[in-house]
Amino acid sequence: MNIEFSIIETIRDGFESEFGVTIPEGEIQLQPTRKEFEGTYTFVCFPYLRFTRKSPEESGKILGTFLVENNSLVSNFNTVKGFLNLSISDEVWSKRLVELTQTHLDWPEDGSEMMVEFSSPNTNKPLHLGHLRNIFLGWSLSELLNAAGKKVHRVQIINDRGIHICKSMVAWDHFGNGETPESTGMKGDKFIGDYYVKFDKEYKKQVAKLIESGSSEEDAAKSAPIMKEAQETLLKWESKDPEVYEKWKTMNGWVYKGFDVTYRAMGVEFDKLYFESETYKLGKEVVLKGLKEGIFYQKDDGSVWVDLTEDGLDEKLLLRSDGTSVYMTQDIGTAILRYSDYPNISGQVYTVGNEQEYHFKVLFLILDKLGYEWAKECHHLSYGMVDLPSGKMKSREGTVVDADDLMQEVIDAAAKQTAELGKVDELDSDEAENLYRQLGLGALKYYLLRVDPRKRILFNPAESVDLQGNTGPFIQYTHARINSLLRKADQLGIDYAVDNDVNELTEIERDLVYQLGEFKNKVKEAGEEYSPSLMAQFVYDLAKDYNKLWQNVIILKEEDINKRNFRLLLSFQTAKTIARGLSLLGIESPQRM
RNA sequence: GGUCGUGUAGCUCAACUGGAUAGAGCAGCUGCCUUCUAAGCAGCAGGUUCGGGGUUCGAGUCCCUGCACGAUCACCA
Repeated sequence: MNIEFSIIETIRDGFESEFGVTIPEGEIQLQPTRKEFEGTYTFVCFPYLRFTRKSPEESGKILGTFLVENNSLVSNFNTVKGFLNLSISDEVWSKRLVELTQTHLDWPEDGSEMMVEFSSPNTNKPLHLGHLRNIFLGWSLSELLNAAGKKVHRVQIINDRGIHICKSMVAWDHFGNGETPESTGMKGDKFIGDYYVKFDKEYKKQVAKLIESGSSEEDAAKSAPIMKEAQETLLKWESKDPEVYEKWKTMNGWVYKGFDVTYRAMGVEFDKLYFESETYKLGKEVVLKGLKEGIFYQKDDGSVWVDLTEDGLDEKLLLRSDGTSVYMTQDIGTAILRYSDYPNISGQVYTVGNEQEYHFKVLFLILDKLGYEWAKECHHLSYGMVDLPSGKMKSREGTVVDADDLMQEVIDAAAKQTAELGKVDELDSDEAENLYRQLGLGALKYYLLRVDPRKRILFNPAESVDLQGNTGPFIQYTHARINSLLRKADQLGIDYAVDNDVNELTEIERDLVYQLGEFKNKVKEAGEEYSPSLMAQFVYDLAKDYNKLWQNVIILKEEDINKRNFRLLLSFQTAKTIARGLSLLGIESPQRM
């Protein structure tokens, strides 16, 4: 039963029979009635006055009368100025609820496939707060697309080659004394990150010394021995020097192990990893082929470029004069490789910060010029930076918020606040630990996802662990609360999953059934708009409205059995919808808290 | 300077793609736990939607213009 569709059809019939005009399908739209008026759906008459040739008020009345007479779903109407507000009968809402409980919350599989890339770290340092927004966004979008009926391939491209990892390698040679993550008990990514910092320190020291002994700043920067060593290491790597290559493999392996721990803590996993060390060569081949075909051009020094001035962009370098690849070259290769790995995907999404908007605009344009039909299916999910109250995160100033640390802090904060509220009674320690984890991560994820991706986030540590108001734990709490109620109903042996004869609902009950029915649309919309924040907003509104019901009516102890059962069923469906909505954000729903 | 994005309550964010009196949370104030979990609910207060023009029955939303903030325009990634 699609109430909205049914009403729209009847409105079209109404125009036909009352005014003799045919309104094309899809032109008529309904909107939710504002709270202060009676009704659920509102039809705005103004745009159609040229057909009705009557006042807005009168047009509404004619259509309203027609609807009540010709559509059994519509029980009543009122018109305010040109707004026709339609009420749906309570029997319909009651049936609608039963129908919802019997319908799957996800869309059926439509056979299409999508690829979503997210995270995509460098291998020289641990993940930080910025990655968290990226990862939560990418994961949530994957879940949303999946719930919308698509098969989703979650991937990341790992920037495992380049000067950055060479720096860590050189520093390890000098200062490592053969120590390893195992021997030190450190997480692999942290271990490597430390050597990256050690490199930088030593480098600065050497530069300072050179300047002191008379070098210019520029010369010093270039000729510092440790930097030269790093560059030599990179060259050795590119020529597959066995010793360097082995060391590179080992050290990257440490980093991946560390990342795995972090991803597991986040509740995130990937279907396939791409490594730049494996894709840059394909990119280079394609560029050389494009050069031959005249899509690109070569300068006197041998460097290869693409001219995008006709498209309103600049000229862009694709291969350096020494023939080595740049970032763009690798990304061309990666994209092509993905489509050959997964020929059935009908689109891919790159979850990458907005500082790279220009890069992706250029990338997609180049792929298009190379003749790849699927170039127009590529989408850059661009998001704003996460800034701290003190300003931007800067590794040099040590203001980078580490992902592991932050997750732990947020879990600790949840534990502390739970204890303060005196809610730790019934749980054993394992259950309690798990609850704190669910709450802490729920708070953090919701905090980062509720904002429109395009907007930058001012990260407020205190707010991110808040459990009250517009937060993840508030929504989780509503879910836990409902489950407590349903457990009691079960204990009493109440079977509420029946078609109850209810003919008198409160405003909030009608509103909740309406909202529950909107869930699937919201899933689709959030996926199409690449915006988990829409789902975050939806579950929050739902939880908020349910609490209104909870606080204002009696449910389990209601004497009218039909009413009681309807409310229990409504509670059941709300809990189910909240849990699914939260899971689409990557957030777990505790059974009790 | 060019391009893209953002600008809404003291603060953090919404606003169903042009609809009715712009909504939530936090912070502040007032009430409500011997009825199912008060991590809650009810209420008060808080707005020139950055400024200025325009389009129309109607503009936070669309167009023009100015301002502020951010990103970007590398033989970096």
